[in-house]
This record gives sequence, C-alpha cells and structure tokens, in this order.
Amino acid sequence: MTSGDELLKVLATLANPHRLRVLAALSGERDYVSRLARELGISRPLLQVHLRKLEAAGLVTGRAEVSEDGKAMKFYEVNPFRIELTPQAIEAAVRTLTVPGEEKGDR
Amino acid sequence: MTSGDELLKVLATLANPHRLRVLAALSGERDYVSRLARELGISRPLLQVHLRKLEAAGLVTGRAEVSEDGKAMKFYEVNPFRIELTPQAIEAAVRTLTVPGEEKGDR
DNA sequence: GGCATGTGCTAACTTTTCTTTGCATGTGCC
DNA sequence: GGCACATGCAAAGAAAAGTTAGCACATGCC
Repeated sequence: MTSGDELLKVLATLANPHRLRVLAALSGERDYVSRLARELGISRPLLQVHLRKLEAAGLVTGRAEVSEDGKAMKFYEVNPFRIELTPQAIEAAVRTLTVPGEEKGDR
Repeated sequence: MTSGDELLKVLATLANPHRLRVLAALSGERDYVSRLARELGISRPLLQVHLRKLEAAGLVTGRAEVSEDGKAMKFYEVNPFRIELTPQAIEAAVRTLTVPGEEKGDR
C-alpha cells in the first residue's frame, strides 16, 4: 500500500525542522493553529503551510470545530505511523517509484 | 547517539528519488561511479553530487581503488542502517534539535 | 597520437521550497 | 464601535537544492 512515491512524499515532509517540531508538539496532545504557533514561536501563516504539508502527507489530520464561546477553531492531531527505513525497504520502495516520463496511466 | 540534527540530515538526504535509486542499486552490490551512472541513466556529475550527499549523511561509503588494468576507480557501498520513524521517535529527536540561534556551544 | 575508459572539479543556470507580508472573513465582549 | 481572538488565502521575495555544461587529469590499447 505504501508506494515509493508515498514514501518519498513522507520523507520530504519530515525533512524539515519546523515540521518535526510540529509533529513532536502534536504528539502529546492535539492543538489548534494559533496556540500551536505561539508555542512553537513561529508565525501562523508559516505554521499553516507546514500543517498543510503534513496533512497532505497523511501524517496529521485537521478538524474544524467551534469552541464553547463560538470561535471557529481548527484542531490538528497526529496520525499514528511507523516507517522502517533500511536499505532493503528502500530497495523495495524504489521498484514502485514513478518515473518522470511514465505516468501511472498506461501507454 | 542519533541526534535530531543527524536524523534531519538523513531524512533530507533520503528525500530524493535519485538518491533512493542509488541506495537501491548499491543495496545489491557495490559499484563504481561511471557504471552506476550508466545503469541509472543519469549524468556522472549529477550522480557524484548525490553520492557525496549520501556519504555526508553516512549512508554510503566510497573507496578509491585501482583496477587490474590500472584505472583509478571509486567504489561505493551501502552502510547498513535501520531508522524507525514514529511520532514518539520524532518527539525524542526534536528534543536534541539545534535551534538556529543557540549553537552546540554554551551561553 | 588518438580514442575509450576512469576520476575530479566548479561556475552558472533552473527549479523548488521556505518565509514574510498583507488582507480577507468570522465570533464574543466591554 | 473597537478590541481580542479565531480562521483563511495568496502574492512576492529570499534561500536552498538540483542539474547541466565544460574543463582538468590519468591509464590502456591499437
């Protein structure tokens, strides 16, 4: 199920200090964007970009909720995952890597 | 022993299709630069750049040798590794992440 | 010598990624 | 209304990474 392209995407997503910190912060408990940005000491727009990438890679999930006092808030939480990186695992993943020229379609 | 910075470096190194292919190719048996470039269908300078990054991350090792017919050749082989990626592992790694401002020195 | 093979380097261009700035929306409360 | 808090988006600039092109060197063989 985990194709080489997906692995590549996850690796590219994890290869960033901000995103690792976001994952670490959310690892304990879920949080909403503004608060998380304050805790990490980064701007909200920047955090949003990274959260979007993390979500696109399937590492976190965002849920829009409305707080008691009516504020629209977006909570993010970590999706459990476990990826084992070994030369053999990579060898297997590479076999399902998409080549620039040939798309997933036929021909 | 594996600091967050090292993990980050390895992740950044692995997050590239060429480098994954190089690892996969070397996973079976070691090879020298020119031949590897032909097999992967990429230019030699490009391969060298990627090999250097892989070596800098500690994933492969290069050895200069002289073939029977006197040609100077550089063989690369994969260094065995096993990295487990989970939210908990990342949380632990982040604790040893270097912050831009504060270097490994004190103050 | 000329050609095929191997190595190395790096300047320069292209592409991608990261980050900031700025503006839009909405709610509750004094 | 005005302020504090929440969300969203996107243009534009800055920084990093990837890639190519071109040069250098050496050896063996016809």
